[in-house]
Amino acid sequence: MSLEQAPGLPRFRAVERELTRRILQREYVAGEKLPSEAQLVAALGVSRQTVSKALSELAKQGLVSRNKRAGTVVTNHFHERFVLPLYDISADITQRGDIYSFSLIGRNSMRNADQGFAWAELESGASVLELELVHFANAIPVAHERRYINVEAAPSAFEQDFAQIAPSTWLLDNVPWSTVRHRITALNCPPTMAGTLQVPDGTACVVVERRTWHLDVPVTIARMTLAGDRLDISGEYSLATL
Amino acid sequence: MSLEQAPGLPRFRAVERELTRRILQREYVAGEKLPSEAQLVAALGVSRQTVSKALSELAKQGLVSRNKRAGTVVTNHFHERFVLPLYDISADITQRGDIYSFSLIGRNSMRNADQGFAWAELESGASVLELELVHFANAIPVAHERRYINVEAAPSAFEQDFAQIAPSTWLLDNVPWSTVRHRITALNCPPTMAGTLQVPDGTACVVVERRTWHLDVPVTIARMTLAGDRLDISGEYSLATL
DNA sequence: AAGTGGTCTAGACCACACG
DNA sequence: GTGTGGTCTAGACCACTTC
Repeated sequence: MSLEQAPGLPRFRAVERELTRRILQREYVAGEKLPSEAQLVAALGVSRQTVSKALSELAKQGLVSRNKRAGTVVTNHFHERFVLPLYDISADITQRGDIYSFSLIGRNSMRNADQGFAWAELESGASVLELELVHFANAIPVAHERRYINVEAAPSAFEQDFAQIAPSTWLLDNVPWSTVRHRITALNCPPTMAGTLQVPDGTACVVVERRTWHLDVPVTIARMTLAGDRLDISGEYSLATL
Repeated sequence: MSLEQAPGLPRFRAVERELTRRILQREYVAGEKLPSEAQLVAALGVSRQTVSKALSELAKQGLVSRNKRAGTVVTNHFHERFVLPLYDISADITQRGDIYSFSLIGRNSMRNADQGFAWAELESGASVLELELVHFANAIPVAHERRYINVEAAPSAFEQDFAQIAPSTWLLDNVPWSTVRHRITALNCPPTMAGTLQVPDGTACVVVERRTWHLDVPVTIARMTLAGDRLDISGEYSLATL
């Protein structure tokens, strides 16, 4: 019932680890009540704040659910909270040890709701900058990006040529935002894009669409098409190490 | 410089909100130092713990980076931490107001590394239970699932017929785990599966593969193929409301 | 009514990193 | 050296929920 204290490990982490261990090893099973904070304080010899911080951490991970009077209860469906890291293509490529580059292949000033494109959250006729890019890993095309920028939200975008700095990078450094929404779908690669990406027509590709707002003002839409099996999205999640 | 105190809003949330507001509205710009904890304590009239909790929260969101001696600095690339909610098909379908159901269409006891399937992390010859399912929304097939279960990690899986309880649900309730890894790819739907899912051959489908471990013991692999445009994966992330 | 978690404070010691 | 964040403690008040 004592606390294993590794050097350099904060006490609340030690508490968290101990409780995680007990849950994973089924000393506490789903639906069962954990000891109350007061009991843990007495049993582990730490302050209530320390216990509380550890328990809150477990609750944030979804391992337990905390309820007044009823106490802290072991959950049995904490997977619902799991998350995948957001896809960042240049970081991903660089991290794999490949050389990242990109090329701007299209640039177009337009008005919203023209040319077959309509940005629902933006009023018709609003000034929109459309960009088209290809991303490379070791000079091999791995993704196609079509991006729309709300010029009102980022006026200086007009002055950028996006030859050296990728739009995603530039936007990040120059335009604030507060909300982002993602959608992942699959697409049979149409002929033009297939040529650009150098894959056969109809190849199944993952499409990641990202829409960004700043305080209710739409900022940008990026639609990223990943070239078949040359790229994928992956992520790992682990509970506290035992 | 004072703190707007809404009723029922914890102070550390108020601090967090105030600092988020300043960052989003560029009162502090990327790279700039925030006031130190001590300064915020004096300026806002709250204790250091409260300020610290708020700042830690911002750091967890990636809005700021905290460094000893150098202080707390506004980040300009907090998007890297963004996450998508993990895909849970039955919850997703139910949440949309559709009726979820599933059907077990295949069951097979096998040995690892037989029949063209090899589970790299598991030794050859280990006993594996293979299941094949279809998931429906309003009786329309929306996903195909192929699942492998390491029988050693879940011996009682043999006794389950998985007619009423979906394998994912059963595993969740009966087998502990500590690590999960995901991979999202796209696939041109092969003929057999296309028939099952009632989509044309070659339709681009999103594939979500999920591998689960418990303390270094592989538990299960689930490969979920989403039927073309009938399902997608989406998620939203917002910073603290202003 | 009483147990439980949620929050807050004041004060303290420490490790770290920059000057 | 010294400012900074990281952590810990003891004690307190409160709101909520179930007993």
